[in-house]
Amino acid sequence: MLDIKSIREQPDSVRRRLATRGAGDEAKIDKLLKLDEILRQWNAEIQKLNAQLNKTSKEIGALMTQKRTTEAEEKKAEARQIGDKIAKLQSEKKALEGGKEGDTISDLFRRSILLELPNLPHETVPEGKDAQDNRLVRTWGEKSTFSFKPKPHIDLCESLKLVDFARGAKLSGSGFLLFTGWGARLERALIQFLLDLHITHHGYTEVSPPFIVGRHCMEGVGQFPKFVDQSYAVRQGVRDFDYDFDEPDEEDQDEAEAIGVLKAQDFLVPTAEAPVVNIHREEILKESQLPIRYVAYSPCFRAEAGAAGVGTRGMIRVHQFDKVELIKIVKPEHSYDELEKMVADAERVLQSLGLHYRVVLLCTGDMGFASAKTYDIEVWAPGQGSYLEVSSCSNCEDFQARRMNLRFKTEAGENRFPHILNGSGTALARLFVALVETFQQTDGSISIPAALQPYLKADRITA
RNA sequence: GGAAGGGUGGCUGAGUGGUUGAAGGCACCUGACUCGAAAUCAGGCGUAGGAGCAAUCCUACCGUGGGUUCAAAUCCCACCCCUUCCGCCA
Repeated sequence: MLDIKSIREQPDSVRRRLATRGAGDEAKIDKLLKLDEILRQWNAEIQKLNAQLNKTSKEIGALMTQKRTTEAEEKKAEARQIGDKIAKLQSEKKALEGGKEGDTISDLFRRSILLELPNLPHETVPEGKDAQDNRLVRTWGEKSTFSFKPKPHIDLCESLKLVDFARGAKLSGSGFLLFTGWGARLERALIQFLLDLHITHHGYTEVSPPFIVGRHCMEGVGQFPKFVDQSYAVRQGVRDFDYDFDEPDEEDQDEAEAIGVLKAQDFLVPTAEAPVVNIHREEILKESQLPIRYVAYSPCFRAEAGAAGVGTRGMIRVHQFDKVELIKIVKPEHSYDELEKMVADAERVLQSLGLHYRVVLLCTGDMGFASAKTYDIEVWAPGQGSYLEVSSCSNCEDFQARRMNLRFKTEAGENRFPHILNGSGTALARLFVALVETFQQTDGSISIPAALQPYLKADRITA
């Protein structure tokens, strides 16, 4: 969430920076400022009346204790008039906004616009429209060479029986993976390897969060309200479940409500960032507690609505994948140093495994909603003949902290919003792909990098 | 899911509908005493928004949201959470 004060003070600068994202959000600023203006007027007026009312009420109290009831009654009539005025102003305020019953203007105000505005890009972020304009920062290693034509992971997974794509789809639909045998073991070994690496070498504290979070958490990290359609909603204890779902009719809406989808307050995590960043929501941390560094494994659930048909084969775009996530909560003045370190931490994963990769600085148009600056790490997958994004490290500055009202108290006693960073360290599925494709042998087996061997308890996967 | 109890400031713990933003205690900060410290004494000590150069003043907040009232931490309704017991269950 952006700071309404700075929008008020420098609307042009905010507009300009939002415009670089290319989503047209800068157009909302005028409406926002107008609302802000109105809100402040109403509040000032209502506040004044409240002061009058409070004063009168106290006078009535004093009169009552002195048993001067006649005078008290007169005052009451006076107070009632003030009360009427306040009620009138409040209902006008609601009407003005077309607000629903129970909404205050500030709720609406906050929800409707501020929550929808993305973060402002940092000055060092290149302006651009899409991935084409991202800037290559560095590469590590080289594309591996083969004496044969490297196979895509799908073929390798099938011949080595690492993943049963058909049965995964049978269970849960396309985009869900059934790991089998060495595939399952490799997946598990990778998770363990990643966690250990970050815990023992990079100073992160492991947390293991719930995989279902409330909507407030999704809102806190900036996932909602914009990406509601990308999430999986869940609801416990569904009653009166209607099984006749294959016959959509005009009652679809009712049916959806019956199973609780429309009213869902709980969601499968799209990333461990959702629960972990929210760990300290609504807290005031001590300055001495910072920086906080967490590492967490979680499965990630993504509806990928609208992406049907795009790279749906194989493991590159799936509805559920594993990920080890890095989270940092730091003092504002350190956040960009911490971002560089976080990228290095994620890079170390690929270096230890001997995988060729490149680091890309995302341009303004390609960055995520909450981020002020993002580096992507893309690993080389020879069977695909392309780079796959396995990590995205972002500094969200105070954007998320504002949304979840997370602050820290400085030595001087001032409350400030910390900066929050998140980065994949790294996403599995795609790492799995790069690994099997990179280390495939002439005989169709996969050799395992030394760093991973203790975890897999094998140096080679064969059919 | 059923029953009972409970949610008040950093913690603890009071609070007959009317100077209660909230007693008391602990912790913390400042000052006095002391060579210094402890003990003791005096004072201070929540968050957010608004007005003002400033001292300061105003408003909101006692789980959340409604309601009753001139006035709500206090009364009413709904919901959430916690604890204990029961049921169910990995």
